[in-house]
Amino acid sequence: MAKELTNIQKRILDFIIDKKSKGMIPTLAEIAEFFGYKNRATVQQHLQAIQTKGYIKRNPKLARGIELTIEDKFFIPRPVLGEVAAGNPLTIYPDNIDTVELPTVAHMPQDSFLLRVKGDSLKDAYIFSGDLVIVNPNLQPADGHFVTAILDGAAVVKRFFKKKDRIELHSENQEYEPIIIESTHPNFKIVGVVVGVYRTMDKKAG
Amino acid sequence: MAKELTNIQKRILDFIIDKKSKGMIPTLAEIAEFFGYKNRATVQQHLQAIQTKGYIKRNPKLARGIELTIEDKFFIPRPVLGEVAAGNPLTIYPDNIDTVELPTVAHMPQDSFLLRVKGDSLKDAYIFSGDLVIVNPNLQPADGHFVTAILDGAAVVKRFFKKKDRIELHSENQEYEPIIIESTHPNFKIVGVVVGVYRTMDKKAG
DNA sequence: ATATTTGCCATACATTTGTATGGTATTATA
DNA sequence: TATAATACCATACAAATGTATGGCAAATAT
Repeated sequence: MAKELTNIQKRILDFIIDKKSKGMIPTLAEIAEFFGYKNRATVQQHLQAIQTKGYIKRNPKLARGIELTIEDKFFIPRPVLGEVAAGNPLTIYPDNIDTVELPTVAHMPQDSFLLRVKGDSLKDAYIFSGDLVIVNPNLQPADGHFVTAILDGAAVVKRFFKKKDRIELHSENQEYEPIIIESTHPNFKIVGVVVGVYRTMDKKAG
Repeated sequence: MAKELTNIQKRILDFIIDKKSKGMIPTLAEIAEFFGYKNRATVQQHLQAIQTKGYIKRNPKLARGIELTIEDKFFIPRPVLGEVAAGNPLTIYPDNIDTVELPTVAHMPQDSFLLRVKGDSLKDAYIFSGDLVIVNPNLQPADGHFVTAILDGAAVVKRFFKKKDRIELHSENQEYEPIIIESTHPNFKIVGVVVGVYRTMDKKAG
């Protein structure tokens, strides 16, 4: 079966998938430029490795001739790390609670993870119970971004606003009061920024 | 505004769109081959004409560097359900029969594809403007499924219900009456079943 | 009748692109 | 310690690709 990719190979594959989802498979030169390589040959070698491991197929001599073989799967299994709610916070479990098949279009940036939403406190933000939120831990949140945060040991998803001396987490649902976090708050940590939402409509839609 | 394309230019544009929807913008050589041209220069001249008329934009020197400027006019890349639409992409110009506008976005493997939703007529189904719905044309819709259909030349996304002698398309939004399609209806085709919804939160979330 | 547009061809050329080979440094692995 | 495997570089080259120029025939407009 397909062998494990190294870290760099994985990043290159992700880059290709990302570019493809945006319209075009990149050329070796474009990949090289993105990763700072001074040479296309480096990319060529990585691609060869990725191909040997079975993740892509290449059309010799053809410009942008990389095919994604994993595409036949259409969905890439990704771990779901926990459940979050806005109103009544839930815990993020250290191990996966679940695995979902994520379409290749739903791009997962490096180190991102999935959380399944429970409850309807985010419904005014168009996020519903059962939806999966994609969380990127490497982004700095800006005002208005949805963030995942840990507050007193529980995880929440809320809108982020930074004030002079404090951080405010707003719920879209008007019934909930904003949470005010003073800069001295001991038990508060931003986990990451919500960059996407994915929902399947397997059963009864809606 | 954009001038009228000649017949050949239109066919070339369609070919490009079709290829793009299947994954890759073609090269001049590929276009030439398809149309039986012995020369890429012929294609180049056509492309230049098409560009002048405003339908594409080109990235000089770049392989497969054709951009579609008309992208907001959606093209559903597949011949629909059984009937062979001649391989040419079906161009849909939705009159405002409904508030759903369906630009094609990306290529989805395994014959599935994405449609970007515009308008809020689906909001009661938790699908919002800007969301991407993933459509699988190979599934048989069951009652209650969301389907994409073409009705009198316009694309709609609605809930599917099959009755004895007719098909009903329900909008989640109560303000809209269900659409009844008698089995004899000439201008109706099911494009596929909506299997997922995906939303990025790049810009301002929510 | 003349000019213009359209549709095609041939040739030519500079980049772009994929590919091959050989080399160096670092990190596993046996 | 010896041996791979990984990750990168430089150079080189053939094919692919986009582009430019000039020419020809048929249809269309003036």
